[in-house]
Amino acid sequence: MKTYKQKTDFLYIGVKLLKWYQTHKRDLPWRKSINPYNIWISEVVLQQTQVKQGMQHYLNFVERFPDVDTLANADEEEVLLYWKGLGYYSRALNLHKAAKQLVTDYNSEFPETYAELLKLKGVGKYTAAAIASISFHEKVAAVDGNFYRVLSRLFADDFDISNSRAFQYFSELTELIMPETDAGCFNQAMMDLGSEVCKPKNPLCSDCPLQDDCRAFAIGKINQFPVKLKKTKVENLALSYQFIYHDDQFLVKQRDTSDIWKKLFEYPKNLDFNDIDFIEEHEKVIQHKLTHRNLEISISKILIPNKCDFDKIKTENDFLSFSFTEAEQKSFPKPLHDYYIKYFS
DNA sequence: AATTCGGGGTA
DNA sequence: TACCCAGAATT
Repeated sequence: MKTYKQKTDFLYIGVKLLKWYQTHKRDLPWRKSINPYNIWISEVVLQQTQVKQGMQHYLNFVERFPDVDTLANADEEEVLLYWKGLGYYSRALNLHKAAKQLVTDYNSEFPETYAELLKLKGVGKYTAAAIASISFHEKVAAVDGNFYRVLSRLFADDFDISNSRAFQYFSELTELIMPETDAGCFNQAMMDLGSEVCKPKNPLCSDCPLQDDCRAFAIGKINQFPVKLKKTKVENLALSYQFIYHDDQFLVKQRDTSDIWKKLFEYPKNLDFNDIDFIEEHEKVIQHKLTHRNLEISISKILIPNKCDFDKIKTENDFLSFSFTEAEQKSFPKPLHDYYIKYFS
């Protein structure tokens, strides 16, 4: 680590940040209480996800699953349904597993310490710290991407944030400014500052409560921090699907837990028809960009005129079949993830 | 210690 | 386009 002065020399910065937070904190639904369940769900929704994107999913999720027991007792497929379109689907699977853990091992009550919260599936160092500090007032820093950015600018520190030791490094830097009390507010203040003021591009330094303390601002090199050396790599992937339908039904298949879209549903691939009568109507090609992949998805649209043949396909291949609504049928094809899970009354 | 998990927003 | 986001599990 670079050489810094004594810890006490920087503590006033954290105090100043807390003061700023009192009047500038965002009005967010999960800040209306410190109920650990709601804090937990919000923190998981917001992993690698911006507030604007995760907001509606959070609201829908806690409305349908308002507490640990409701979530634990729900079907996995329905939990996934409420996560549809949000990405990083292991988050939903782990939420469900952790809810079951809480019911079985903790009598449906949240453990109240950082160390114990870490044992829950899908709860890592950041999320455990967020819950412990916000809901249980434990003094532990919830170090995330906002901390990396704010601290690297504040101290004009060029430590590579893509380095696997970055978490440890910026955790130690946090100690320099973190007040003894109000850890939950401090953590959320760092998030709000990073999100609303100390933004990745074009930070609003004129609105920043820490402008006078910011080393990067002082030397006019705000845009050089944080330093990130590793670049994102993208690969191309081709998927070939068959949209096989009859009347108001079509075939989908559940993916496994490997690779992308864990346990979500997709059209069948490479299905062998043998003696079954069918009509191939047309083929549609969709370009779909993911963070780490560029997908080219080709979909053959196939009508099975004979209901018996359709049932035969289902049976022989053990596919799940869902009905779809007329509106969804008319809008075909849409982006693929819209078709994964179907529920109809 | 490095890679792999999504999808929306931003410049 | 490339990069970012209230990261965690897996390899």
